[in-house]
Amino acid sequence: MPELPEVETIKSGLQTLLKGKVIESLSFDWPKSYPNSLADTKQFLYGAKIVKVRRRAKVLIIDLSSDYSLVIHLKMTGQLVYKDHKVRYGGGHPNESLISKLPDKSTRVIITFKDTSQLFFNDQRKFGWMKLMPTSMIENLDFFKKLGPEPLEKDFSAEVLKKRLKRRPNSSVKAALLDQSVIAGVGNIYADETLWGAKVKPARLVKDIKNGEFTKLYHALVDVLRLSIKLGGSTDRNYLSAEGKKGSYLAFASVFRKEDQACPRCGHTILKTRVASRGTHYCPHCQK
DNA sequence: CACTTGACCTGTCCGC
DNA sequence: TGCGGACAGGTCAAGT
Repeated sequence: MPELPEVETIKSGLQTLLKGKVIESLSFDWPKSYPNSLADTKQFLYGAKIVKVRRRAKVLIIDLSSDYSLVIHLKMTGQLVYKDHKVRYGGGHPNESLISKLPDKSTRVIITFKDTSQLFFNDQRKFGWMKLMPTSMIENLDFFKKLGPEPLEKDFSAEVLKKRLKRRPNSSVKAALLDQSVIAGVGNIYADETLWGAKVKPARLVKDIKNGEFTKLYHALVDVLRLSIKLGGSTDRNYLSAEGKKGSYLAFASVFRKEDQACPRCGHTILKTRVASRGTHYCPHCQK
C-alpha cells in the first residue's frame, strides 16, 4: 500500500542514509523481484556510487554513478529498510525488533554496501520489483510516459485536476482518482480520505461532479497528501520507512478503515462498500 | 473505445 | 485445532 506519501517518506530516508555509498554486491531469492542478469549487475551495479534518490508517482528511482538507476515499485507490501551493522539497534532502540530480524522470510533482495551496511527489499506478496536500467531510458518507459501530473507540484491546480478527471467522464470519481494516468500517486487510502474531505460520494460519476466540487477535491487531495507526508505516511499492515519506522497518518484518517465508527464531521456511521473493485469507506450522510 | 475484471502472490482472519 | 475461502489493493492484460 505504499502510495505517494509513503514512497516520499522512504525517498527522504534513503536520500539521507544512502547518499555517497558504494555498492559492493546484490543478492535475491525471487527472480521477479530482481529480473536483471548477473552480467549487467556486475557491470553497472557493483562498484557504483549512489548519486541521488528520486520519486515519480509511486516509483522510487535510485540514480547511480554508472549512469544506470535502480527503479523500484513496492506495489502492495514492499519495504526498503536500511540496516547499519555498526549501529547497535538493541537497548530500547525504537526500531530494534524490526531491524534486528532482517533479513526475514519476506526479504527478496539484499544490497550490501562497501561499508558493510545493507538495504533490504522485503515484499511479502512478491508483487513489487526492482529493476536496473540506464537512467536515460526511464522516461521512455510506457509506465512513465502515461503518468498524470504530480499533485504536489507547483503547477497542479483545481483546474488541472478537473481537466484530468474529465478524461474519464463515465467512471466513478474514485476510479478516476486511482487511475495513475489521470493523477500520479493516489491509491486507495488517499482516494477515500480525499473524497470524504470534499464531501463527495465515491461512486458519483465524474461527469456529474460540479465545478465547486472539483475545487474541494483539489484542496482535500493536497491537504491529505501533505498531512500524511508530515506524519510519515500510513502503516496499514506492512509499510515501513527506510529507518524501519511505521507511519502514523491512519490515526488521523477520517474514514479509511473506520467502518462502523462515527463520522468525525456529522456523527453518522461510516460504511464500507465496494467501488471500482476496491474496499471503499465513506459517510453516507455528509458525502453527497 | 471506455471501462471493468482477473491475475499476480502470501498472510491473516472468519466461519464451520 | 484445522481447513477452506474471502480479503487485502497496485498495475497490467484480457474481457465486456
